[in-house]
Amino acid sequence: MKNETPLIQAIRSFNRNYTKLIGLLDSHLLASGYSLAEARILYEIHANMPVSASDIILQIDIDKGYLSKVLKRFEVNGLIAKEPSPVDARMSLLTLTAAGHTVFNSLDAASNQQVKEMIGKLTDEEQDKLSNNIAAISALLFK
Amino acid sequence: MKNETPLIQAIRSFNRNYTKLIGLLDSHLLASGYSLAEARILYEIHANMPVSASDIILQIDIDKGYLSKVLKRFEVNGLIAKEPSPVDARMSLLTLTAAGHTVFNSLDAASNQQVKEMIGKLTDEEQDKLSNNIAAISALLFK
DNA sequence: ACGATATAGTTGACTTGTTCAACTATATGC
DNA sequence: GCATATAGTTGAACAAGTCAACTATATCGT
Repeated sequence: MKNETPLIQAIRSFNRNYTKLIGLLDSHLLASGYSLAEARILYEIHANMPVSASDIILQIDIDKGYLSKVLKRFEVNGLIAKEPSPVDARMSLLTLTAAGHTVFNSLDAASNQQVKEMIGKLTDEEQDKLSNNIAAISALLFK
Repeated sequence: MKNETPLIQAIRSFNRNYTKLIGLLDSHLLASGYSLAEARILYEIHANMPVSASDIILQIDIDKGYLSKVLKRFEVNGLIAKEPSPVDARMSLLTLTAAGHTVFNSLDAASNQQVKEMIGKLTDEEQDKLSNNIAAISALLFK
C-alpha cells in the first residue's frame, strides 16, 4: 500500500502554478476585447462546426443561460450564424461567419504567439522533454 | 531549426483539458460557500503567514481593490487578523485566526480528497509516472 | 533635509459575469 | 397520446471584478 499524500501535494502545487501560467498565457485577451469564456466558445465553434449550444456545454462547463447570451451577442455582432438543425427543431447549428473566422484567427494567432514565447526559452532537448511529459500526463488524466 | 507548431498545439490542447480538470477538482468549493479566489487567498495566508496584501498579489494575479474587499470580509467574519507591520506602516500583516484555520483546513481536506479520488483510478505505476512527469514539467516551466 | 515619486491599501461607483427559475418549443419513452 | 426530458431564451437578481481617486507612508535623488 502506497502513501499518496506526496503526490496529492505535488499535484495541488502544480495546479496552482499551472493556473498562474495559463492566466499569463491568456492575458493577451485583455487587449482583444474578448473574455476567456468568449474565446473558448469561439474555439469550440471553430473546432467542431457546425455545433449546437449543448455541444459547447458538453465541452466547457458553462451555464446554458449565460451561453445563450454570449451566442446572441456573437450573432448580433456577426461572428456566428445560427440555422435550425434539420434533425432536431429544438436545436440551432452554429457556424463561424467570415468575420467570426477573422476574429478567431486573430485570437488564435495571439495565443500561439504567447505559447511560442514561453517555449522559446527552452532548448530543443527541453522542448522534446516537455512534449513527452505533456503526452504522458494527458494519457494518464484525460482518458 | 525546429518546427515548434506541433508542441504549441499540444500545449494549447493540454491547457484546455487541464483547465477543465482543475474546474472539476475545484467544484467542491460550490458547496463550501467560498469562491475559488477566496480559497486561493486563504491558502496564501495559510502558507506564508504573516503576509501583506501585496505579498498575496505577487502570488495570485488579482486586483488590489478586489483583494482589499475580500480581506475585509475575512476580517469581519473572523477568519483573519490584521496587525500593522512593524517595519512599514503602510502594510498590514495578515494571519489566520483559529476560525480561519478551521475553514482553511476544511477546504484543504476537501481539495485533497478530490485529488485523491482522481489519482485513485491510477495504478501505482501510473501514479509514479504522473509524479515524474509533473516534476519534469514543473522544472521546465516554473523556473 | 526636502520635494518628487512610488508603493500599500481603502473606498465607492460602475461594469461585467454568472446564476437561477420560469417559460416555449420540440422530442422521446411508456 | 400523455408524461417526461431536452434545447434554448429571457429577465431578474446577485456576485465578481475593474477602475480611479484618495490617504498614508516610504524611498530616491539632489
